[in-house]
Amino acid sequence: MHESKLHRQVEPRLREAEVRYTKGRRVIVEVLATSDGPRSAAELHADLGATVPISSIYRTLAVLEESGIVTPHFATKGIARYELAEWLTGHHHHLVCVDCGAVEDVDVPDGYEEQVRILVSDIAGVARFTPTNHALEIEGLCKDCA
Amino acid sequence: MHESKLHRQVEPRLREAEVRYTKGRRVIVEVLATSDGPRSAAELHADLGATVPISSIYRTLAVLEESGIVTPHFATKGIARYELAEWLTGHHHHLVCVDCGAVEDVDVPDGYEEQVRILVSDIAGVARFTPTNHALEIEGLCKDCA
DNA sequence: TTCCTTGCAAACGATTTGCATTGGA
DNA sequence: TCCAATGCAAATCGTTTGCAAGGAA
Repeated sequence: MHESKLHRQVEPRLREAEVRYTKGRRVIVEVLATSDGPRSAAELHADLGATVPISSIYRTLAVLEESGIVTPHFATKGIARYELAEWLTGHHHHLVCVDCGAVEDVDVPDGYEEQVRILVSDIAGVARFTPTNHALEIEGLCKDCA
Repeated sequence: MHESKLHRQVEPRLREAEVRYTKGRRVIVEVLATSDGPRSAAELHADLGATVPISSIYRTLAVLEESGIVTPHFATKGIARYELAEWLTGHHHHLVCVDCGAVEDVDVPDGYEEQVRILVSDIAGVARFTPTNHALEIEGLCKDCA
């Protein structure tokens, strides 16, 4: 996805939420767009060479989450990681390394995804639960830790 | 599952890990066995009427996790919840309420589970990832919040 | 000018740890 | 008896917030 296209998608959504699309917010959106998996506040802080204070990163992530630009992810103990929302990146799942904690995105072929969707709605029906989303987390060893 | 049977399963595993199966540890195992979803340290503390200090609960959970008796779960922001490991309870997935944060276990019919297992191994193969486990988290509104 | 946003430091909540005491094999 | 387990309090870590200064409309 080209960077300027991304900003054109994000901008109206933030305007709707009545918040500004500032330089600091753009930078974080850009880093997330080039990451191959969700990033924590500390990781983003490092990605940006500590040019943005950590508290600003948290505030930006909170604003972006409220506006539906990013979604949080909690598969690792004690830390939250964020990624661009699926309307920006497409639906995908995660590979979580149980050794080093790294999280990587994976796409699931359409046929499989369809099976998962059917499974989810069947299960939810039985449990009187109204599903809004699903996440398949595959835990194991990444290629570096194997 | 009958309580004493549970203890008979847990006991040898702890002995193997060279830790004692004390009263405090038994009580936590029992509470987890009667919960219908994973519990946080604070929830366990409350479940036990504050009779066990919170730091002991954390320590017990750490010991039980290292010994493979319980597994952690992180779907809710900022807090870890624990449940009995699958070799004690059977394989299952989770319904996570996006409103109140409650997490409930659900069993998945065998046919579906087989599909998921195939999906996981196919995906992992492509990504050069060695899967050890998978978790299907269904997010949505529980019957109380709907 | 008028708010929104940012930076810094202090505050917070969940979890961990040091140390002296208790308890089980 | 002896070492693991526990309780309490202090420390740590990720995250949030108050407040004053900076920046965009």
